[in-house]
Amino acid sequence: MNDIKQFLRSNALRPTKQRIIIAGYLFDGTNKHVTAESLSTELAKRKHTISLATIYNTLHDFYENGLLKKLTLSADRVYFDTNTGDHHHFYSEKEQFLIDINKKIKVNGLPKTPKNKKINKIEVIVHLDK
Amino acid sequence: MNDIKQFLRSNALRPTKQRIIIAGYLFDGTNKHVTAESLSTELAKRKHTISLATIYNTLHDFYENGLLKKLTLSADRVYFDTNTGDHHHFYSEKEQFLIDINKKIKVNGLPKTPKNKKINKIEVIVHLDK
DNA sequence: TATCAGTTTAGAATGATTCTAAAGTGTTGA
DNA sequence: TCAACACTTTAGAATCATTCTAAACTGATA
Ligand SMILES: [Mn+2]
Ligand SMILES: [Mn+2]
Ligand SMILES: [Zn+2]
Ligand SMILES: [Zn+2]
Repeated sequence: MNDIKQFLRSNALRPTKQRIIIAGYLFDGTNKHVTAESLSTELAKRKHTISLATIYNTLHDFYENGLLKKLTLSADRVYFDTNTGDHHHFYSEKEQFLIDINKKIKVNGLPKTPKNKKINKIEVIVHLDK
Repeated sequence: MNDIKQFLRSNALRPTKQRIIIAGYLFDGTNKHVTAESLSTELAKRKHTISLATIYNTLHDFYENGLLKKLTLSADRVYFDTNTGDHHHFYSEKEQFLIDINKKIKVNGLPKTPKNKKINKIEVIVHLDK
């Protein structure tokens, strides 16, 4: 709890009640993929009611500070990922299935990068079926 | 034009005025990435006014018949791709930059597929910066 | 502890997409 | 040929994730 406060402070984020609760849930040591909605539901289970606006604000604040990654897998919800390392995903939209691929993946055969652009990141999504 | 009619019929799609116009634009031989909005704009330039509802309907009809692929690159719009072959993309959300990678790409080092699932497709998105 | 910038929140707004239901059209069998 | 009907188009309303607004609240600071 004081660790969480320190953690937030060290990221230039004022440790408010809401951020402490959210950070406590998100950064408990297990990697998580959440949406604003799913996070809200989890917090509600734990009897914490934080407005959706604050949940959105906080997810973005954390994202902007590099504490979360953002995943665009489906057109109608954004996932935030507590695993900020370089990794990829198995994903099934139909089954809401999303898990990390932490093994090193190598992508071979890329053509040269378009003129005046540089590669920011390579994302591999392995779409699964039943 | 009669080719387009035949083309639509051969895909179990009734060749309506609107579908003929849209197919004529989309399948002119050059690969395209469109959103409902961008397609509407292009058609308007050509003095064709087709309701947005029909544009959405038609894109989905074409997609369902395998004439288009769907790309989820950004959380707030869906791209449809006339290149239905196996390929990948260079993409920059900020710059609305999206181009095909038609070279064969190989992804090495994937862990084994989760139990009872099978790989439907592997998607590689190369995110670019300026 | 007063002050103030930063934060939370309810509720309104936004915007892409989907839905509804009524009017229009392509197909087809007689 | 053409009536009959299933399929299609469309305007406008609805949906829904997300963002915005602006007022109340609170952590930090001296
Ligand atoms: Mn949506
Ligand atoms: Mn949106
Ligand atoms: Zn992940
Ligand atoms: Zn493409």
